[in-house]
Amino acid sequence: MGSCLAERLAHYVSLTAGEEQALGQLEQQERSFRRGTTIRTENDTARDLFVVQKGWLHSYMLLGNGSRQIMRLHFPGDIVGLSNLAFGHSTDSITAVTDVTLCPFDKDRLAVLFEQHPRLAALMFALTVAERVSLADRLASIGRTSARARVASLICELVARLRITAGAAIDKFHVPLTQEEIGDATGLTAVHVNRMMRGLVDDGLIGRNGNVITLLDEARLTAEVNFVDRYAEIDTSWLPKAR
Amino acid sequence: MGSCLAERLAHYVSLTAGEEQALGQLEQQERSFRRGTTIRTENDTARDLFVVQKGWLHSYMLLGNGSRQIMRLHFPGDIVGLSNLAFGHSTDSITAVTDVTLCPFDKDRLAVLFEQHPRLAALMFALTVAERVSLADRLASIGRTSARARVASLICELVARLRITAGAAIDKFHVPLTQEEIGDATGLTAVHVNRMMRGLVDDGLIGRNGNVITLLDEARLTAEVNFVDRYAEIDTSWLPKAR
DNA sequence: CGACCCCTTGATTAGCCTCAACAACCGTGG
DNA sequence: CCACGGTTGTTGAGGCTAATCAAGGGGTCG
Repeated sequence: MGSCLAERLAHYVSLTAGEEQALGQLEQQERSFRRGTTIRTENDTARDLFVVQKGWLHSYMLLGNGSRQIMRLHFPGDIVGLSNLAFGHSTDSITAVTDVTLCPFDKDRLAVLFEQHPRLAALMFALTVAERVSLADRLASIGRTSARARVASLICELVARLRITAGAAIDKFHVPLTQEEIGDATGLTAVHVNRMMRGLVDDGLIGRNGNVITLLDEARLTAEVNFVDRYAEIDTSWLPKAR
Repeated sequence: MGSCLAERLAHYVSLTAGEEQALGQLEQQERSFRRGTTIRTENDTARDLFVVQKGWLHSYMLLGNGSRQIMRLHFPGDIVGLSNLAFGHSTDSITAVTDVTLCPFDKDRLAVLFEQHPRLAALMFALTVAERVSLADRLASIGRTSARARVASLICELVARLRITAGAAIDKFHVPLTQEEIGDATGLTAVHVNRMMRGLVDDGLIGRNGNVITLLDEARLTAEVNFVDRYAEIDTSWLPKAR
């Protein structure tokens, strides 16, 4: 079995033997954590990053007023903990939403990768830019749209991302998030999230059964949100040659 | 005169002659634009990025409901247009807030840089991560804090960033933004921005004279906001060796 | 079986938006 | 040099969205 990171990057380019081997070097280990475990807290000075192998996580910041802003949900294939790279420390906390398996690797290893495999470096650069754009989408959603649209938008984002890992156009999803977590991701209270979701159900846009959400009218749902799928494609045409 | 990009990166590491020359290659040209010019619009498929040499710009997204979310202000030394790298197109629009001078360079040149100068590639990667963290701060501010705190936070961010380019701890700034622009950056209406700024003035936190803002009580201002200066330092300890 | 967490719903409050009117300022053209 | 239109800033009044407060129900885990 290759490395988690290799699997991730292979989605975008076909890796050479040399690249695959280099990526394999990054991961001698994998670690599992139980649901609810906080893997990293703000200002941690750990030197390793993780590739998610199995499960969901979220990263968030805690504010002085006691509230929490969830920055991003992390799914299998995602790289988490990048802020430890750019700063000496973590800028957010990371908690396991479900039981998870992670592949840690030290940031010094990344330097080796940049030296020996420029194509992979450039690809990781592009992926980081893409993630920043995704954050920008969330910013626009929270800054400039109604509560209902924010919740709908989050659902659309989850659908788009889950379909990538699922590999099919499924329309029924298990979403292991509490309404409080959805609120912390969308800048709303749990109570108001509840009302908005009920609204979406009442209007026939989605169905809900426990934690399982069904898309009933995807066209109208995406129409309510100016949703753009950032996960479908990355431009790899400019990447340098593989080594 | 070296390249704009070289100047920017030299803030973090001392460049070798080879690196400096490689960066110089990126910029044969510089272009000027008048205040108000839109340099790039959403979905543009241009292939070049820019380094800001002089002036302010902002990047923003327009939403279906007619509103605008300003994602980021760009100052001299910043790189803009990165989304054209990761996707085939631009994900945001970029407009000149003041008269500006930019240094454009093609994204293919960046590939060469990744191949020949891994240290610079890694540094640019770290800077992109830092910018993402800065966006995350804004997300927390807009998602989870009051209107007053959002405006105060924007002022703190401007101060921190302007001091870097100014190179001194000045406490008086010309801010060429309209209140509508401040609103679009903070997710508020211009009217409410006006009231919040008046509140900050009335409470003696800031002074205002036309577009010039004076910090009167910086300690209390930063205390109201859980502000972290992300621009002070980048961890360069992990970077590969220079070539 | 009890404690706790999560969901749900109602009533009330508060923060921010909308609408509106006017003043100050700027660049432009006569 | 002044007149003018357009943009920006300022302030007030009222309305709506989402927060807060509160109470009860269901599920799960110890």
